[in-house]
Amino acid sequence: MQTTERRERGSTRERILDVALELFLEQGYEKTSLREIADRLGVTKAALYYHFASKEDILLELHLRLHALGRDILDRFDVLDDEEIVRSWPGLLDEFIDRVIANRELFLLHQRNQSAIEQLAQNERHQAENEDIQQRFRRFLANDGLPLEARVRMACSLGAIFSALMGVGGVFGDVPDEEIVRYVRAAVRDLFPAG
Amino acid sequence: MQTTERRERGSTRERILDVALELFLEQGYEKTSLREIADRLGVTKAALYYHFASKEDILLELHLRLHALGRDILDRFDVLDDEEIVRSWPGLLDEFIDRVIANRELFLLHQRNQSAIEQLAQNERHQAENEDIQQRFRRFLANDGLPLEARVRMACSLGAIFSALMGVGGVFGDVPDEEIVRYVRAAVRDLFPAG
DNA sequence: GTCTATATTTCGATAGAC
DNA sequence: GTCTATCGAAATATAGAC
Repeated sequence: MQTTERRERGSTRERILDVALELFLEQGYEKTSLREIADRLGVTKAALYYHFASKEDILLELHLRLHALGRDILDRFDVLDDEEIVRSWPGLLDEFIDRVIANRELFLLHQRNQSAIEQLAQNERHQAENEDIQQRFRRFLANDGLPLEARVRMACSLGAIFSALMGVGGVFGDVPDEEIVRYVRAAVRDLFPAG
Repeated sequence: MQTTERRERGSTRERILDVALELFLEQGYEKTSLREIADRLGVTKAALYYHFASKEDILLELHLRLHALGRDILDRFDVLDDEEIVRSWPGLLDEFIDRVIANRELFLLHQRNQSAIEQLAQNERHQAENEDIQQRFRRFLANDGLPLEARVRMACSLGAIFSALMGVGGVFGDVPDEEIVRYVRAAVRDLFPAG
């Protein structure tokens, strides 16, 4: 119970990120100007620059939150041998589905602004500490130790999850999310008959 | 064998579209300037405006080619009743896979520049004659006549195909495309056990 | 059809007062 | 921490000669 900065709930910095995420989803990153973000927030452009060094930094901050969601899942690969990875994959997918549902907007940001996000990786501190999660997964798919068929099906399963869950909330009509998630889990399970 | 304009092979207009597609994939639509397109083509910006009314028009032209690829497949839905759609879905997917492979770059353009392309739909002649293919598919997924599970699996199957085939050529290591396609077909088939 | 300008606009970013 | 004011750059698009 510190008196100051107990938690950054509702701090300006957080509100900037909220509004930015909102607008980046509506209009895309490039088409969203800092003026729009500031206007919707009721401040001026210059105020944004007190909290972030650049527009790219706002996107980077949002992207890093997505990173954090996937990092510990990917980290487990490093302690598993190839065969164990294949065996534990379906279980990992179940966790993954939960996170996609709980953080749909962050995943949507990544899906709908791929070009902008890829160029984050080239520039900045994004390199030093952060190996890009997508690159890491690509390297994983190129691993000769795993049977090609298994790798293809892994890629398929991720795409299937994204495709079915990203549009959740309207696309399938007026259906509770849980029902859709149940069907997605079943479908993905059929992609790994042995598991 | 007409003497003039026999076919627009290698016409400047076509070369502009080729270079634009190339750069839109490398850098994204927004980060690509008309100057870059003109430079790589060996002409000036002004020359581009002789062939296209705006930068958006270049993207629109590329997008319409993707449209044409999917339209006749979607058109067949209109003459099928709901049950027939479910039954013929796996066969349609097989055709679809062929088209994705044959036109990978156009699909990549759509995948990596979603925000830019969605805003095409709001503005222009894109509305009059063209109902957006994505909207059409969304309406399809909302159709109550089909069992929800079937619709979820349909969405999954498309995502699986995209995810596995878009990265083809490098992502899975040095493997011929045909082999990967074969595994994708098998995987997608497992999503529709009854079919 | 392509060129050399140039117009026009918008955006990201900074300086400095409060 | 937020403001006013402005800079400088870059982009789209146009005008008009060749």
